Amino acid sequence: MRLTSYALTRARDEIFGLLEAQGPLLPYTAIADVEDRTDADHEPERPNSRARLAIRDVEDRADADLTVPVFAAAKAHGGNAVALAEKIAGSLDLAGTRFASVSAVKGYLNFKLDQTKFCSEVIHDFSRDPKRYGSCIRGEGQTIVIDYSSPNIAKPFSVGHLRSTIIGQALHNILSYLGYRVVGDNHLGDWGTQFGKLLCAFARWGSEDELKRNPTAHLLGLYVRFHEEAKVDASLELAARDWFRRLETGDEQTRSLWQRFVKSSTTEFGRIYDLLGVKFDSMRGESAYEDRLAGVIDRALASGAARREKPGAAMGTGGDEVGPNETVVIIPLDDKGIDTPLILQKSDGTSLYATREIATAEYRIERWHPEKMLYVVGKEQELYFRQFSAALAKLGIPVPCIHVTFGLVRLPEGRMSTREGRVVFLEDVISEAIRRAEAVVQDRDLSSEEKARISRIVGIGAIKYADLSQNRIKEVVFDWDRMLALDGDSAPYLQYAYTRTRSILRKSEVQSPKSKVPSPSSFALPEEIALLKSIARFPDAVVAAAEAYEPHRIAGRIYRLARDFSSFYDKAPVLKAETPELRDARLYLVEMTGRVLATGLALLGIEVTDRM
RNA sequence: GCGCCUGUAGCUCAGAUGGACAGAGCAUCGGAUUUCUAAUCCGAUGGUCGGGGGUUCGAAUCCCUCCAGGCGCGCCA
Repeated sequence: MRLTSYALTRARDEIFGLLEAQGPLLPYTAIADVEDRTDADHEPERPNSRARLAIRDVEDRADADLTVPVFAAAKAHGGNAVALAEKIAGSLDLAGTRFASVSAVKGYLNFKLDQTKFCSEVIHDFSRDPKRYGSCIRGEGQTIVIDYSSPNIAKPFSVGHLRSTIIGQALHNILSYLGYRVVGDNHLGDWGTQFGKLLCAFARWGSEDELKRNPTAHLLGLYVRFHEEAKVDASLELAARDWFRRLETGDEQTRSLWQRFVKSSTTEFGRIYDLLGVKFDSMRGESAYEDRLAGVIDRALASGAARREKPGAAMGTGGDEVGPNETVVIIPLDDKGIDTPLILQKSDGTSLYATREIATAEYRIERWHPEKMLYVVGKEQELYFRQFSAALAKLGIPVPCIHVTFGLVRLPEGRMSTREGRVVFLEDVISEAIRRAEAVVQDRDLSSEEKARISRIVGIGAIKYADLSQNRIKEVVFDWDRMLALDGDSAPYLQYAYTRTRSILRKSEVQSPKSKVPSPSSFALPEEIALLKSIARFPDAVVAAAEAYEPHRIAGRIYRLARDFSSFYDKAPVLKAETPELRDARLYLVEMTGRVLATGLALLGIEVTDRM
């Protein structure tokens, strides 16, 4: 595979080569000897051994840029690591390499890069294609479908929907940057029993006027009321099921009412997506797969993957609504180590989420032929996705489905609950974020349009970054101040660093037309070198984020970059550098920093602005 | 009851494939602006990495166990 390579990767390769040339007494061989014994594979040895040879990037250490611990090798030879490291360090010839020195320290081989060569490499990597620095072609020729956002449109868009939406969008951006063809599919929840509830509630308590005037609030009110009344009137649940049955069997009046619910919600969601800058390549409701459902069930039964059986437990609340002849269709999964079967058809003949999800997967495969499908869906559905994956396998659908999970957003007082009206609306959060950003930008010497634009970019950036900068697996307790922080480790901090780069470059253009590729030997300050190293580490972060489906790896990397830049900014005058050469060199550094910050933020779906 | 996830500084979090003294932000305290935007920078205080065992030359990271919190467990999505 042709991979775009970057300075640090090449440096690791060179260390590997140096050690390999030393002969058999070396770490990589030793590690391979020790660990390959259990492996039956006879794959090419080099990549294998190489993967096991830890060549680590070292941060914040004066005596090393890259290090190789030789403990495992020493052990394999019955020797001692300190002595082995010294022996190797003494016999390595670094002439002509990109390393200035190697030293043995307590069992580690510490390599120092030749600063000038390293700077020159990083600059070269960057100047090759400044706008695409950090990209590569590892995904070329492969398609990935990402299912993200996928809100339930019977309910208002709450902060709970935010995570799937922005994590999914970030993954879309990141994977695209690595050359994959990515299809973002918003699988709108516009079908199912919940709509039965809504239709039922509207028939009883709904108002045409309200639906026109304030659709979301009205629907939410009906939804909440339904659940309140259902607590004392058990027949409501059954009525709702019947409404859904009428919907699914094509009752015309029911359909047209449902149509209006859907329309009013999607209009509103569209507005939020615009605000957030979130885009999809495909946006289809669950209802779009309706005509495939019967086929899914038939084929599942025909293949033997599924079977009909008597319902195990009575549905609803009464207990005897299930007629003696009624059956459910299930896919048993005990053979896959999952006790609970997946139900494809209810005893009243209607479909379930899973049925529609299988139909959706089939559609996606037919239409886009993906190598894999990602589902950015909350952790509470983990069991369901294990069932779903296992079911697809039994149905002979070979495309892997990866559940990209994330933790729930909770309120300090507990779980959010639409049906109890305990939700925080995303739109309120966005408004508040923008309001707080406005307060800061208020006394800037900028036009009011400019201030409004900046506030929007900063406020929304803060919301997104608060989420994307932490591990998605952890649950989040919603907190206004935390989500909307404008200082410290936050989007505005990164955006601000970016504006500083723009400001310098803007002013420099008055005096000289553009920054030239500098002579790397100009750099001497530790802050300059630290900044270059920070830039050099960016490409690895993008790959790590893509491999683990974890955008926060990029967030962490560019936050470090912004900090390194801020320190540099404080210590190293650019426009008033001591010599013109130094000025040009620093200008280029500023240019690189700004670009990488903007690129990293863009991958997270966060915009930048020239002034703040 | 069973299964999955989480537990790192007062608070919120980084620490991928085990590696050299566990790092940030916020908060607190003290400094920095005739110089490219102070939404900034520099410094200080602050940690039995939930507890206990184990594996290893080496464990926040792997294994066991206990504790705490969250989520889930056939006709909701």
